[in-house]
Amino acid sequence: MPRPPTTPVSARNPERSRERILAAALKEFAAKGFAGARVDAIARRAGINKRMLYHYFGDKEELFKAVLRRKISERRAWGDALSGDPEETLPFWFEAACKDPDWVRLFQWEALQGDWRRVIDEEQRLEGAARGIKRIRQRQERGQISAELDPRHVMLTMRSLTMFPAAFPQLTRLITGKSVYDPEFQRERMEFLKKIAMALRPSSNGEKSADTEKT
Amino acid sequence: MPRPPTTPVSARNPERSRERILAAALKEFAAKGFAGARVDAIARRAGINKRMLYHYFGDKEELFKAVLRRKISERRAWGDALSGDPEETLPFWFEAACKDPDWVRLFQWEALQGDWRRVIDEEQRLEGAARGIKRIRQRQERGQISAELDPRHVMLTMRSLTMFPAAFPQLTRLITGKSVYDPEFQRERMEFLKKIAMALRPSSNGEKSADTEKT
DNA sequence: CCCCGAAGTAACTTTTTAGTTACTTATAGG
DNA sequence: CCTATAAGTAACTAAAAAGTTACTTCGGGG
Repeated sequence: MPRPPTTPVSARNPERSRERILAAALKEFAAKGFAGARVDAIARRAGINKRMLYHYFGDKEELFKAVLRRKISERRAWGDALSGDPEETLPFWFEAACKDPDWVRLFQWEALQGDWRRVIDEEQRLEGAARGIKRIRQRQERGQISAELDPRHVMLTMRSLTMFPAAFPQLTRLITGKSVYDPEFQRERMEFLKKIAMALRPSSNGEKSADTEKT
Repeated sequence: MPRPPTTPVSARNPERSRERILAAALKEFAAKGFAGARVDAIARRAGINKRMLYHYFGDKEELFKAVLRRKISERRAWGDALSGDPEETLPFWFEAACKDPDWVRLFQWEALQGDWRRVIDEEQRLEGAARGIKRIRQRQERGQISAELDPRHVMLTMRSLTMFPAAFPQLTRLITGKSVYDPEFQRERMEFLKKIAMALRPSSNGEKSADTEKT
């Protein structure tokens, strides 16, 4: 029987090798960062020879970029499927952050190592952010989010609220006494986020009721 | 004239050496993290011989811990001087994060490298967090913060709101178009935080007005 | 069937880096 | 004044770790 022309199962298989390297690199980089990651460890984890890694990706840094690019584009697709409504967006991204710590960690490594004035995949990420902001603005027009709030800062705040616990697990534990990965913590947090989302809605009385003070 | 017994200016001066090493190490670790930091670079920056660094601190890891411990205790003092009132706390911590990026970055490195289930200075940090939560609870009793909200999550959220932009400068720029260190960004953010602080107050109508929907 | 380029391997080199050894020099207390 | 002890120096070592060299093995087109 002739083997199907696509994906010969064993023997030589460049596609598969690339894939295995990327998956292994994701794990290693997320765990140890660029400086801490070991090329040999990635190769071992991927079950391939280190030489092939250089064959496919050039060097360690290019490999890191490839990993980051992949994760970012994967997530962008998710983001675009969402409305800007905090009541939907906050729980969604919070759950995503808890379920995929590697993703949060990659961003963090990027923040710490990189020159953040010029970032990988700049254009596409800018567009993704712009689309997100536009969605928020639409919700403001429909009266679902307070129009008092700068939509860019609403966006930034939604990211903060959802990513922070997974990004700073030690602070989360010190403050709440629970692990970010504890389902009970996640339930509590979901509850809290729901209330925060409500607080972002236009207040029923005259919107800017700053002077309702006791004094 | 007899030299004053305290702090002989030049020649041998262990206090000064320790101090210089810690300062240099702070810079290096904040910039590159534990794995990326170079002991030789720290020594050079401190203007001392590498051997002395080992003399005073044992090894690289102990030095990192010493640096972290120092920064943490410095900040704890600030925190205890504050009331739990978001309108005061949010701007204060936000400004602190912007003015001292090294501090935020150290926390981030800690989050990424460390075993965050057992953290440096655990006890004192737990106590510091507990005091902060107590202050929030007091404000809730006085009706300044919505009693609906879990005070631990309010605390965690205040940390998120203030630290996130400095912790993820690349996301901040992609979303807002401005650098975290741009005074204009900081002004905007202060403005925004003020409004968020207001949104955390008990809503003037019946607190849980979840069903004020349009539909 | 054979041969050329891509896939794959093992062992090597070069550089970097944490940590040490083996010394010299200042200084305080007796 | 003298000596024990801590501060300080320079040059070294051993262990990674990134990246290479010099090969072998497949497998598809002529």
